[in-house]
Amino acid sequence: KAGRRMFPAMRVKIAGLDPHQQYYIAMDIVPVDNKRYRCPPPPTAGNVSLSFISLYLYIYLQIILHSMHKYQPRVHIIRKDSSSELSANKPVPSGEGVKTFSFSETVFTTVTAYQNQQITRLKIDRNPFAKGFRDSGRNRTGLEAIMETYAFWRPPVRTLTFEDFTNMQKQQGGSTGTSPTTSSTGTPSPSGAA
Amino acid sequence: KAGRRMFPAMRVKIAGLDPHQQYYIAMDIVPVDNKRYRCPPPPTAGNVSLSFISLYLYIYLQIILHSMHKYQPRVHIIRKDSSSELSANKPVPSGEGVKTFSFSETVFTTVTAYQNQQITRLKIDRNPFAKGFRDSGRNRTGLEAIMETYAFWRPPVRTLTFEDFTNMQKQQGGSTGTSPTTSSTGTPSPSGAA
DNA sequence: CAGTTCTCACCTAGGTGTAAAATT
DNA sequence: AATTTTACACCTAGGTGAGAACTG
Repeated sequence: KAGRRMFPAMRVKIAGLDPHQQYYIAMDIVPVDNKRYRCPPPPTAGNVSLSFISLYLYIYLQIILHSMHKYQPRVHIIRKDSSSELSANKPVPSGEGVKTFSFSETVFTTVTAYQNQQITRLKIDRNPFAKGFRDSGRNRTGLEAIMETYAFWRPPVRTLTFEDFTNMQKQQGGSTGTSPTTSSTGTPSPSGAA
Repeated sequence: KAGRRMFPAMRVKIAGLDPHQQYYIAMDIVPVDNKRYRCPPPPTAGNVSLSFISLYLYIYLQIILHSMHKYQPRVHIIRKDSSSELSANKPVPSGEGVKTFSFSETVFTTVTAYQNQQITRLKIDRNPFAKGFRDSGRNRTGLEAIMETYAFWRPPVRTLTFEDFTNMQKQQGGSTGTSPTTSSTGTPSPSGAA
C-alpha cells in the first residue's frame, strides 16, 4: 500500500465516435513544468482496473508521481487499426487515428502536506472519506443540511468531442485544448495550489 | 444491490498456453440437474470487473441463479482467432480453438437459508466477513490461535493444463473432467448440501 | 410450514486529514 | 526549516449469518 487516491477524480465523456470502429482509451499524466525535466518524468505504468457498467467505463489507474511537481492528466483515443502495439510503460503512440485531449483546468500539483488552508477545507467538504473532519459547528440551513447529507458531489465531466471520425486523420498531434482555461485545484496525492 | 457473493471463490491457474497467441478467458455457470430443465437455465449475463495485477487476473462476475438448484461453474479458454464474436448473454462458442474446463468437485447448490449446520460452521470459520460469528469460546492452542489471527484461507487452485496448444484443434467439445471427483461444498449464495 | 426477504450487529477493507515523529 | 513518514481516530463501503417478518 503506497500513495493516495486522486481527488477529485478525472471524469470524461466521449462523443462522436464511429460506431463501426473500435478504439482504445488510454490515460496518462505528464509533467507540466519543463524546467524540472532534470528530474526524469515519472513513468506512467501501473495497475489498471476496468468496470463495465451499462455504457459507463470506470478506470482506476495507479500512477507514481513525484511530490511538489505540477502535472497534467491526458486522455487518448486511439483507433484500433492504427497498428502500433499498445503497452503500459511505453509512451502513447501518435499519428493518424490517435487523438489526445488535455484540459488545462485539470492541472494539479502534488504535495505530501497541504500548503493552503482553502484546499484543505475543499477536500474535507467534498471528499466523503473526510467526513469526520467536517465542521458541523457552523450551522447549516435546513436545505443545506439535507444537501450535505444526501448530495454526493462529483467532479465535472469533461467532454471529448469528435466532430467526425473521418476528420481524425488530419487532426493528429499534441494536446488539443478543447476547453476553458481556469487555473485549477484538481489535486491528487495530498496536494494544494503551490 | 441483490444477491450474495460466492464463497469460497473459484480459483484457477492456466498452464501451457502458446505465448505467441492471444486468448479470451470466459466463465459461466450451468445447471447440473437436467431434470429441472423446465425451469429455464439462468442467463449468464452480468457486470464484469477485471483487475490486472502482475500476472494475476481477478474476475468478479455477477451471475443470476435460481435458488435450490444445483450448478456447475465452467472456465473456457478461447483462442482469439477462432473468429466467432464473443458476447455476454450469448452461449460460449464451441469448436476448434475453444476448450472448456469444469471440475466436478466445484458443483454447488444454491439456497437462501442454510440447510446444514456443518456448512454454516464452515462458512463462519473460513469467510473473513463472518468473523463476528466465530466461536471464540472453544479455546485454541497457542499456534492455532496465531493461525486463526493471521492465516487467510483461500480456496484451492484448479489447474487448467494444455498439453500443447497445437493439440487444441482436435480436443474440442464439452467439459473435460481434468480432475478428482470429490463431491463438494463450494456454494454461492447462502447455500449448503441439500 | 417451507422458503424467501429484510433488518441488524458485527465484521473486513480501505480512504480521510491530523499531529507527532522522523528525515533531509 | 522544510518536507516526508507514520500511527491514529473517524469515516465510507460493503460482506457475514442470525433472526424476525413476510409470502404462498
